[in-house]
Amino acid sequence: MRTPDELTVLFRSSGRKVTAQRQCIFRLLQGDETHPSAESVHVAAQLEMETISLKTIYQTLHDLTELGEIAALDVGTGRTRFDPNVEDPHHHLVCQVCGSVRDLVVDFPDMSLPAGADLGFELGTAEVIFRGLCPDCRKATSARSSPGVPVGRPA
Amino acid sequence: MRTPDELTVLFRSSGRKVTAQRQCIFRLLQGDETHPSAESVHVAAQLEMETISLKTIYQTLHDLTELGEIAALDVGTGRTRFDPNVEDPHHHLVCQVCGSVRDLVVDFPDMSLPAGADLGFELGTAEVIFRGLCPDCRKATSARSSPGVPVGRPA
DNA sequence: TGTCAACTAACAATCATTGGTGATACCTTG
DNA sequence: CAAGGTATCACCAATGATTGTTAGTTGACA
Repeated sequence: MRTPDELTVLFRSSGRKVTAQRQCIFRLLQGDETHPSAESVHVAAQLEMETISLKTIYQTLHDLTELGEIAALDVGTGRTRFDPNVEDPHHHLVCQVCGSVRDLVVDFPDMSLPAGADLGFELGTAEVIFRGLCPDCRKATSARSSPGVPVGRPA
Repeated sequence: MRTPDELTVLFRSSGRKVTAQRQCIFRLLQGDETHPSAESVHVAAQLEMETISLKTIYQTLHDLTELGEIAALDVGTGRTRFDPNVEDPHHHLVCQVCGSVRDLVVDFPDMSLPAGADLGFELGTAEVIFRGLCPDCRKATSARSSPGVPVGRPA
C-alpha cells in the first residue's frame, strides 16, 4: 500500500474524508507484516486513541480494500486477515498453532496446469498456503507447552 | 473415504452406533466430488429422510473428519466444505462466482522453498487454491447475467 | 430384552462481521 | 471562516455458520 500521505490524497480524491482515526489506521498498517485482523488493528489503534471503535476499523479496512491498497485474505484462521503488501505477488506461510501469517515472496514458475486438468475452469489466481509452525511455536512445542495465543478453528 | 459398509465397521469398532441417518450420509458422501457443505448434505439427505436434522449432519461429518475419512476444508466461501477424497493428495479449483470446488489431482514437484525463504517456519503441507470460473459460470458470464447460485463472502 | 447412545425439535449461544440509530465532531469546499 | 455533510461515537440488533442445551423418543446392539 501507499504511504499515509498518499492515502490521504487518494481518500480525498475518491470522495472520502480523512480523519484522525483513519490516519492512525494508515500509520499502523504501514509496513505491518503480521497480516493483522480487524480486531488486532483495533487493539493497536486503541493504544493511540482509546475511544476508536471497531466499526471504524472495519469501515476503513473495507475502504482500503475497495481502493486496492490492501488485500483481505482468508487463511482459515477464522478471521479475515489484511495484507498491506499488494505490490509484490506472493504467497503465505500460516502457523497452524498461533495463526500467525507471513509473506512468502517466492515465485513458482512451474505451477501451470497440464492441458485438460483445468476441468473447464477459466483460471485466475493461484494462491499457495504453506501450513506449518512459526519459529515461536516451534520453540514452545519442542520445549514444553503454552505457545503463543491460539487462534480460531483448526483446519 | 471408505465404502459405507467399511465405515459401518469402523464406526462400530470406535464405539459409535450406525444409524439409518448415518448410513444415509455415508452413501451421499460416497463418490461426491462437489465438496458439499454441511447444509448441502442436509438438503440431499432430506430427500431420503425428511426429518433428518442439521445437527445430525454436523455431528456425523465431524465424526468422519475425526476418523480421517473425510477432510474439512476452508476455501474462503464462508462455509466449511467436506472432501471425501483423502486418498490422493491434491489441490483445489474454486469458482469465484458460485463457490463450487473441484479436485485438482496435479502434483507440483517444484514447490519446495529456496533455502532461507521459510522464515524459520517448520513446514507442513502446501495447499494450492486455484481461483477462477467454473464451466457453468463461464457460460453464464460470457452470455448475459444470472450465474448459478452465488455463495458466501468474496475473497 | 435392556441399556444407552443417537435422534429429533426447539431454542439459545457463539464469533466475526455488518447494519441501524441519533447525536456530536470535524473535514472539506466555497 | 462558515456551511454542509460525512465520520465518528455509543449502543444495540441482526446476520450466518456452527455448536451447545434440553427433554423426550427411538432404535442399535451386546
